[in-house]
Amino acid sequence: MTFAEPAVETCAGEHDCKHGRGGNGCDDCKVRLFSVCGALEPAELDELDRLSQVKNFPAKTMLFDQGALAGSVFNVTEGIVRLYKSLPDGRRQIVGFALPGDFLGLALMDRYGVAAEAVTPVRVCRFSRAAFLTYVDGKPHLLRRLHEFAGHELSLAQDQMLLLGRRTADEKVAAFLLNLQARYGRIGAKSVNIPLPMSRQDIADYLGLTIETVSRTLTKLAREKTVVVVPDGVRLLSTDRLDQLAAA
Amino acid sequence: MTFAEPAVETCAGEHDCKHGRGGNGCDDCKVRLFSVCGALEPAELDELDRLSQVKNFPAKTMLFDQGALAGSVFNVTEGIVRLYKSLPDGRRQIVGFALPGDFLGLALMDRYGVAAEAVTPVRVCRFSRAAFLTYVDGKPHLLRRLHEFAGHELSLAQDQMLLLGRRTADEKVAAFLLNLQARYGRIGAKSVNIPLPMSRQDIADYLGLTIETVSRTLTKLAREKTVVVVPDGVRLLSTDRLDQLAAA
DNA sequence: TTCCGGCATTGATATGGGTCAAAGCGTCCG
DNA sequence: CGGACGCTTTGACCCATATCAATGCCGGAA
Repeated sequence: MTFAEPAVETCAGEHDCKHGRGGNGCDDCKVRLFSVCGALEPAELDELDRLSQVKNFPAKTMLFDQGALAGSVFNVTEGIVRLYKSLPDGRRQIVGFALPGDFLGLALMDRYGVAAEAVTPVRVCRFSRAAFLTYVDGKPHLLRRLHEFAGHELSLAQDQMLLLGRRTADEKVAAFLLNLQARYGRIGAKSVNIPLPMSRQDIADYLGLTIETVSRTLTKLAREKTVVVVPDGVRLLSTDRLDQLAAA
Repeated sequence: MTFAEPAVETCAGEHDCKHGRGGNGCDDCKVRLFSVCGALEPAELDELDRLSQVKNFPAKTMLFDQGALAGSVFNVTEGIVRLYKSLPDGRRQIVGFALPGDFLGLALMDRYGVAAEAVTPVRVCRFSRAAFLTYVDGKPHLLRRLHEFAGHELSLAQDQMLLLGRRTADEKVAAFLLNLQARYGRIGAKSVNIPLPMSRQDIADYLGLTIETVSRTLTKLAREKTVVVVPDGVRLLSTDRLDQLAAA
């Protein structure tokens, strides 16, 4: 068992194009309802559509760097993005993985607080931050929606603090797998097959562990028939056992 | 050297009173300019004032519990509040300390994501969440301000993830002290004398350490003349050395 | 097809910080 | 003034996870 990556079509070899959608703009956007755009009326959506630009990032390329001036905000429509902070000596903490439907730059601050890199090929709707800000100013319900999303992010961040500060390696890995399953489920891929397009190093840097500990923990879970490790992913055999480990 | 706690006057022995301010409501509020209320015009402030209720919480009492229905939102005006999440087996992660000027319930969600307890005697402005929500709906600039605060919170949470996941005990303690110093400074108490009204256990639960490690680390910093440990606080002798340890 | 380079796994060993236990040390109360 | 309680510090020991070091595995290039 392996997991196919979503096909990403670029505009005639460009990573960047003005109207790269299926011709219907936001209308056939698969993530719209899960995303901040879900708050908008058709007419408003048209207007937003005109502000947006579809952009493709190949795997391993950077969308923006920590501390850089925040010129854009993004809505991820395909692929996975890692968001991270680094220390001067190279230690890295991944603070989140953005999936389709996730918004980058929610805080609307003038500098990016984290760096963002494509894990897989990624497609986004890009907005100029200035234009987006202007647009938002006239749409209180959109701001409300953004705030809801920010509140949700904050809540997730607090969960992650609990995980990083107080959970064991086993608990961390179990919680990670269940969490990813739930998130895939929410965007329409309910399954016990969990693609893991990110590297072991990414998982380690997300969970505050080393690559070896992540690997060993997965092997242990596999030995006890809780999961099966497959190329580029994991199949969950006993979510009950994982729940028990994650000790919610 | 010790640190006096701010005097908290209650309304004739009540922990709760409608007009406990100095008679001038928000006008003589010391934290207004640092707080979300800073976005409001005098007239709006009057209106908000009428929605608010001053409330005092003695040290060690709970403002609200994790998962409870969020009936209120709060603005801390005096004292320190710990915000935390717990695991079923009692492990606890403090996700933040709220100081005067901080807003509790920023996310405006219908349930509290964390529990909040007074570390010192605490005074707050309390708002019914429903009333506050209604009020906010007509004030986009207030919502904007709330969103700015939420973005800031999110950024702090991400810093804390880096700290919890990737920093050593020494670095954690150093960063904690510098951080507190900066926050005290921002609310008008610039000094190398850092009051630590929270217990060692609180600090440990904030930094993802044990009480013993926190104690040992402080002793080590004291041995090498980086700090002096005093009852209920710490005096910073070498912020340079701490900066170096915190490895920003 | 083979070689090569980048990940992942596995094993052996080391260590930072946890755990357990015993004093200190204030502060409050009688 | 003395005893006790709660918190902090200190010490001895241990263990979960890090570190160091092979080895394995796969996919792409020649």
